[in-house]
Amino acid sequence: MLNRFVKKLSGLAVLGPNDVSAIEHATSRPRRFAPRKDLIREGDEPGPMFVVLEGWVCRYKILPNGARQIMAFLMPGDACDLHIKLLAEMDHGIQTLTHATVATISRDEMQAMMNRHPNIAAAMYSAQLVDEGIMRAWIVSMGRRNSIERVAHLVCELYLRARGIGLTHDDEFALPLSQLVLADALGMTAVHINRVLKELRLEGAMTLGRGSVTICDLAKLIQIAGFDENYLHRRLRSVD
Amino acid sequence: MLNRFVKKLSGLAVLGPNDVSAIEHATSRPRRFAPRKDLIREGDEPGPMFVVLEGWVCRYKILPNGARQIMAFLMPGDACDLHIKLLAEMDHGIQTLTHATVATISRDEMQAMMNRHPNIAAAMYSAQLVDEGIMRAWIVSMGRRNSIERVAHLVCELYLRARGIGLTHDDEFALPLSQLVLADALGMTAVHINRVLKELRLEGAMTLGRGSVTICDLAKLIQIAGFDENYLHRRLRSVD
DNA sequence: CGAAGGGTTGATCAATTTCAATCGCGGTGG
DNA sequence: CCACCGCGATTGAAATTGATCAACCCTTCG
Repeated sequence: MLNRFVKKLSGLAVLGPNDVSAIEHATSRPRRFAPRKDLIREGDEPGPMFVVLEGWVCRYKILPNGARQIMAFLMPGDACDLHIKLLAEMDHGIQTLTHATVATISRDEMQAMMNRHPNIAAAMYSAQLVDEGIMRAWIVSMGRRNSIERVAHLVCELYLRARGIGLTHDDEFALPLSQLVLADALGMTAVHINRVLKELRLEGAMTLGRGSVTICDLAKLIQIAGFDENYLHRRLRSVD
Repeated sequence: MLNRFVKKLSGLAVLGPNDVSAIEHATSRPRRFAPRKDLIREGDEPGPMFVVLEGWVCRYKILPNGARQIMAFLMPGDACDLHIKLLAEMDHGIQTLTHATVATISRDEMQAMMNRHPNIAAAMYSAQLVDEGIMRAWIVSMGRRNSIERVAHLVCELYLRARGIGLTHDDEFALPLSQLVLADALGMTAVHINRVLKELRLEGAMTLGRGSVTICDLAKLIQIAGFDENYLHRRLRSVD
């Protein structure tokens, strides 16, 4: 079974065999979770770093009025914040969206690995910068894109991220998220997401159904979204 | 003249006299900028790290349709991303909003300082985590708060951040930003911001005028915003 | 078979944008 | 010193987007 964490970090820095086996060793005892299970909750004391190996996970926050906002999707290969242990308590929760297998790496273990493997350290820092770029892109989307642009932009992002870790088949990839989950990520209503998806389908840009997305016309989707992949910093991956 | 970068980092980790003088030395040759000057533009190759010593600066992005979204405000003491040099090019611009004095620290110099001063390194990592928390809070605001809540939340955030570096006077602090700038940060229209500010004034929560904010009723402002200061991780500052 | 959750659609409502004008004030040139 | 200029603030009215409310359908699952 391919280790997606290795796959992802390989895309961010040049890793040698020693680096790879160190990563594989560190993630060799993952745990399996059912959907909707909190890995950590808002207010908890931060624990080890999580690395998603399979399935989908999200960062989220529940507001006093009960509304949920999802702030990030973690797909296989993604890890949560490096230095998280420095904080006294979590300011948001992390929850599985599907069945997921997740490895944990203690801060000490991670620190030791980064000390012994500078390439891994560089990859982790780059990953963090990309994650920040993604957060900024979400802010831009929520602030200045309308609903159809927002949906299109998110799908572009997820498609490229999935492709980067080898999870796409041609123009299709698994997106096992309900419309309610997408709505909570995009700051919209599930009802409205539904109408937007219909519009994108009628436009011939993409279709979402039964847990997977088909990109019918990537150029059109990109144009609708005003998508510029620059922020995913794939150029880093030119070392492939 | 107080060095706000020292002030800020002191709030995030325990710094000794050596640490402080290292920071002061690194920021001893700042440059002065007029308002609306780009420190770096989207697409540029990343250069040294910027540290804002005086004035206001923002991260921003311009969309194809010409709309601007501000993704972060940097106030005195704030620095831009640590590992930025790892990226091939900037995915956003950084621009002054007011007259500002900004120091630059090269990646090598920063790295050397963090190696020699672990406390500084810890403070920098904490600062980064707080910045990420702020970004997540912005996503939550844009996604799930209405306009009055959004404005109130931003003012709460800026007030506490300003207080943390000693820039408040009782219930007042300088906020030399036009309503258009606030609008571009909050994903709203300047016209609508204006109406919301009027509402907040009539509610007796706060007033904004002539470049400064007066918090009339902090409890009410917090209640309107649904503000929870947890995400600013001030607990770290208990070492004061 | 029945219940539950997710998806789909229509009708209406509310928040926010857009468009258009006016106001006020600091700075500038005459 | 004063008229003029221009940007930012302010207000009103109309237009638009997206939310809300309410059904209904379909599939899955116990």
